[in-house]
Amino acid sequence: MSSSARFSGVTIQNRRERERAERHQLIIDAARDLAEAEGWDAVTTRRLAEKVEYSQPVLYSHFKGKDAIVRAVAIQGCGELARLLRKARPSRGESRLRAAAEAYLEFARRRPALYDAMFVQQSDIPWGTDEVPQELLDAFGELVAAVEPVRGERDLEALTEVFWSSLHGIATLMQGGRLRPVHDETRLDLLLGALSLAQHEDGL
Amino acid sequence: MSSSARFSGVTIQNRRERERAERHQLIIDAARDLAEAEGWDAVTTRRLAEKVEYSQPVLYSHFKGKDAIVRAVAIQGCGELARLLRKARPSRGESRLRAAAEAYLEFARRRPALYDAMFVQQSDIPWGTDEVPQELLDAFGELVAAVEPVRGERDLEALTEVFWSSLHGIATLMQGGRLRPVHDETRLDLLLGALSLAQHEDGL
DNA sequence: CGAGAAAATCTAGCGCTGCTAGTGATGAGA
DNA sequence: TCTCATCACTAGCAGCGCTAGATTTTCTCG
Repeated sequence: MSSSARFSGVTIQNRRERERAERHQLIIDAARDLAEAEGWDAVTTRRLAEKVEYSQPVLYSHFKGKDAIVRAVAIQGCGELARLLRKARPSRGESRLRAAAEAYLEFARRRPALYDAMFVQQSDIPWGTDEVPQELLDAFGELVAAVEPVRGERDLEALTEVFWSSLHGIATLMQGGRLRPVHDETRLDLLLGALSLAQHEDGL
Repeated sequence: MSSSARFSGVTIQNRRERERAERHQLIIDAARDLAEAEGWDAVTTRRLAEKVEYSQPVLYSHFKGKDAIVRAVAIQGCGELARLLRKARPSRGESRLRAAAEAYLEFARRRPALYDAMFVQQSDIPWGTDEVPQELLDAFGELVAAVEPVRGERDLEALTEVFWSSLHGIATLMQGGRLRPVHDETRLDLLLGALSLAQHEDGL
């Protein structure tokens, strides 16, 4: 009796938790889709609620506020970027560094809103050493792996930060239309050359 | 008579235009100050109007909207950055590239809100070849001048874009707390080294 | 099966935002 | 001094993030 009751209670709770988790993800997906389609300005709690076919307060039973939703989108975006970078293997004659750079920039170009949430909009994601989401570490780890072959004697982590910063700068300035499209190719060539040549120097 | 009347009318018009111009600048300054003190979120048309001691609609008789005010702040910020870069002369044993990089990063660090308006927030400032504000050209010109000594055989404009992008990436990622402060020095050393070493290579 | 408890969801509204239409005061010119 | 244009204001709109309280739905148990 009590056992059956408890069992029944547990399964119902399980179903509820499952449905809750599904809706949680539904909200994240809807926010990301809406942002990618019309920009983050269009992502209002009202429109988002309408899109998931619930009323506004439901959003707040899942997330502390709009910022938390954006943060969730950003973190999942980091996971996606990490996956893309891991998949980006250099084709013949291409350096791993270049493959990673091109994958990174293509991600930023094809998902500008997602990229914005991840690296442009300020958020209270803990980037300091404590409690960094795993997705972030994964993405950065992929960059580290791409930089490693050209590190030479240089500090690997700092060099990766330079690589990342350069890519990030290029991505955001391009997105804002602040760089000349004419130089797109040359720019990347120069960056990769600069970062790699130092190794030649070391090797001599 | 008619001449005196016309004369009087002209001076009155002059005074009005002068007062208008002063108030125009007053609004820009107030917006910049408020943004630097409390961030752009705190810059609302109401607070801004209160600060300049006029009612809201006055703002709209000077600017098309809030975006236009931010844009005006951004453009003047570019002028300031250009001035700072021009003033940044390398100390003994320091490359001009390093002097420019340090001046740029210090500007971004000390005036984060201003920097944001200039290079982070998307605006419809025409960065394409047509009608770019002179302040922008000046600032970029200073960067070009700093890069020139290390260009080697490389495309000067593209190389400057790489330099700028890297600085911009470092500035924004630092501001967002996404880079480790431990590497601040090393990071810049690595970047400058990478951009300069290629010249050595060319020189060999 | 039906009553009561519990949980989930909605309606309505607060104070804020950027922005503007229409009103009233101020000062120049005849 | 009177007229009129210019200027700046008050008041208000629609939409924002967010939340308190009412309401509906769902589950438990006699």
